[in-house]
Amino acid sequence: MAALSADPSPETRILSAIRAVPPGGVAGYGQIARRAGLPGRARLVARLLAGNDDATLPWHRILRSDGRVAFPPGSRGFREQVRRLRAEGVAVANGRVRMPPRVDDDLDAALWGPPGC
DNA sequence: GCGGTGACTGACA
DNA sequence: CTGTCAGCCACCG
Repeated sequence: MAALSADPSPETRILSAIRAVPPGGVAGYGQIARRAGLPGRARLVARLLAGNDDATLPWHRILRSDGRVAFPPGSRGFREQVRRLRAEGVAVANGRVRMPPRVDDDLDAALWGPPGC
Protein backbone atom coordinates (compact mmCIF):
# COMPACT_ATOMS: atom_id res chain seq x y z
CA MET A 1 0.00 0.00 0.00
CA ALA A 2 1.12 3.38 -0.78
CA ALA A 3 1.69 5.54 2.17
CA LEU A 4 -0.84 8.31 2.51
CA SER A 5 1.88 10.82 3.10
CA ALA A 6 5.54 10.53 2.44
CA ASP A 7 7.53 11.43 5.52
CA PRO A 8 9.41 14.62 4.83
CA SER A 9 13.00 14.78 5.88
CA PRO A 10 13.60 15.64 9.54
CA GLU A 11 15.24 18.80 8.40
CA THR A 12 12.08 19.84 6.63
CA ARG A 13 10.03 19.20 9.73
CA ILE A 14 12.36 21.25 11.87
CA LEU A 15 12.33 24.13 9.44
CA SER A 16 8.58 23.91 9.34
CA ALA A 17 8.35 24.00 13.12
CA ILE A 18 10.58 27.07 13.21
CA ARG A 19 8.45 28.79 10.61
CA ALA A 20 5.44 27.92 12.73
CA VAL A 21 6.68 30.25 15.44
CA PRO A 22 4.66 33.48 15.18
CA PRO A 23 6.29 36.92 15.38
CA GLY A 24 6.84 38.15 18.90
CA GLY A 25 7.16 34.55 20.06
CA VAL A 26 10.12 32.43 20.98
CA ALA A 27 10.83 28.72 21.07
CA GLY A 28 13.59 26.49 22.40
CA TYR A 29 15.78 24.14 20.41
CA GLY A 30 14.43 21.14 22.25
CA GLN A 31 10.91 22.41 21.84
CA ILE A 32 11.31 22.80 18.12
CA ALA A 33 12.83 19.36 17.87
CA ARG A 34 9.93 17.93 19.86
CA ARG A 35 7.43 19.73 17.62
CA ALA A 36 9.24 18.26 14.63
CA GLY A 37 8.86 14.80 16.10
CA LEU A 38 12.55 14.54 16.92
CA PRO A 39 12.93 14.53 20.70
CA GLY A 40 16.50 14.76 21.89
CA ARG A 41 17.73 16.31 18.70
CA ALA A 42 18.03 19.90 19.86
CA ARG A 43 21.59 19.92 18.57
CA LEU A 44 20.32 19.00 15.16
CA VAL A 45 18.13 22.08 15.18
CA ALA A 46 21.13 24.19 16.10
CA ARG A 47 23.15 22.66 13.29
CA LEU A 48 20.42 23.45 10.82
CA LEU A 49 20.21 27.04 11.92
CA ALA A 50 23.97 27.28 11.72
CA GLY A 51 23.90 26.09 8.15
CA ASN A 52 20.62 27.59 7.08
CA ASP A 53 20.60 29.78 4.01
CA ASP A 54 17.01 30.82 4.30
CA ALA A 55 16.68 34.49 5.17
CA THR A 56 12.96 33.96 5.62
CA LEU A 57 13.65 31.59 8.46
CA PRO A 58 12.97 33.20 11.85
CA TRP A 59 16.10 31.71 13.39
CA HIS A 60 16.23 34.63 15.82
CA ARG A 61 13.13 33.23 17.52
CA ILE A 62 15.00 30.12 18.55
CA LEU A 63 16.54 30.32 22.01
CA ARG A 64 17.94 27.89 24.53
CA SER A 65 15.70 26.02 26.94
CA ASP A 66 16.51 28.61 29.61
CA GLY A 67 15.33 31.39 27.33
CA ARG A 68 18.91 32.53 26.81
CA VAL A 69 20.45 33.42 23.49
CA ALA A 70 22.50 30.52 22.16
CA PHE A 71 25.21 32.88 20.92
CA PRO A 72 28.07 34.09 23.07
CA PRO A 73 27.43 37.60 24.43
CA GLY A 74 29.01 40.28 22.30
CA SER A 75 29.05 38.03 19.30
CA ARG A 76 27.67 39.23 16.02
CA GLY A 77 24.84 36.70 15.92
CA PHE A 78 24.01 37.56 19.50
CA ARG A 79 23.48 41.24 18.78
CA GLU A 80 21.63 40.46 15.61
CA GLN A 81 19.27 38.07 17.34
CA VAL A 82 18.55 40.40 20.24
CA ARG A 83 18.00 43.24 17.81
CA ARG A 84 15.50 41.23 15.81
CA LEU A 85 13.68 39.95 18.87
CA ARG A 86 13.28 43.44 20.27
CA ALA A 87 12.06 44.57 16.88
CA GLU A 88 9.26 42.05 17.19
CA GLY A 89 8.26 43.18 20.64
CA VAL A 90 10.12 40.51 22.59
CA ALA A 91 11.51 41.71 25.91
CA VAL A 92 15.17 40.78 25.96
CA ALA A 93 17.09 41.57 29.13
CA ASN A 94 20.77 40.83 29.50
CA GLY A 95 20.64 38.50 26.53
CA ARG A 96 17.86 36.46 28.01
CA VAL A 97 14.14 36.26 27.46
CA ARG A 98 11.45 35.66 30.07
CA MET A 99 10.69 31.99 29.53
CA PRO A 100 7.99 30.01 31.36
CA PRO A 101 9.16 27.42 33.91
CA ARG A 102 8.09 24.63 31.61
CA VAL A 103 5.20 23.71 29.43
CA ASP A 104 4.65 20.34 27.95
CA ASP A 105 1.67 21.07 25.82
CA ASP A 106 1.44 22.16 22.22
CA LEU A 107 -1.34 24.48 23.18
CA ASP A 108 1.02 26.48 25.32
CA ALA A 109 3.22 26.98 22.32
CA ALA A 110 0.39 28.92 20.76
CA LEU A 111 0.39 31.25 23.74
CA TRP A 112 3.89 32.18 22.86
CA GLY A 113 2.66 34.21 19.94
CA PRO A 114 1.17 37.34 21.53
CA PRO A 115 3.59 39.07 23.88
CA GLY A 116 2.67 40.61 27.21
CA CYS A 117 0.62 37.61 28.10
C1' DG B 1 36.37 2.74 13.82
C1' DC B 2 37.66 6.64 17.16
C1' DG B 3 38.00 10.97 19.47
C1' DG B 4 36.88 15.84 19.41
C1' DT B 5 33.52 19.49 18.83
C1' DG B 6 29.07 22.08 18.94
C1' DA B 7 23.57 28.22 18.00
C1' DC B 8 21.83 21.71 23.42
C1' DT B 9 19.49 19.73 28.07
C1' DG B 10 18.65 18.34 32.48
C1' DA B 11 20.33 17.37 37.03
C1' DC B 12 23.16 18.53 40.94
C1' DA B 13 26.34 21.31 44.18
C1' DC C 1 21.32 32.81 41.39
C1' DT C 2 25.83 30.58 39.07
C1' DG C 3 28.92 26.84 37.84
C1' DT C 4 29.99 21.97 36.89
C1' DC C 5 28.98 17.13 35.15
C1' DA C 6 27.18 13.75 32.28
C1' DG C 7 24.15 12.48 28.37
C1' DC C 8 22.73 13.24 23.97
C1' DC C 9 23.08 13.30 18.58
C1' DA C 10 25.29 14.62 14.10
C1' DC C 11 29.48 15.98 11.66
C1' DC C 12 34.63 16.07 10.80
C1' DG C 13 39.71 14.67 10.57
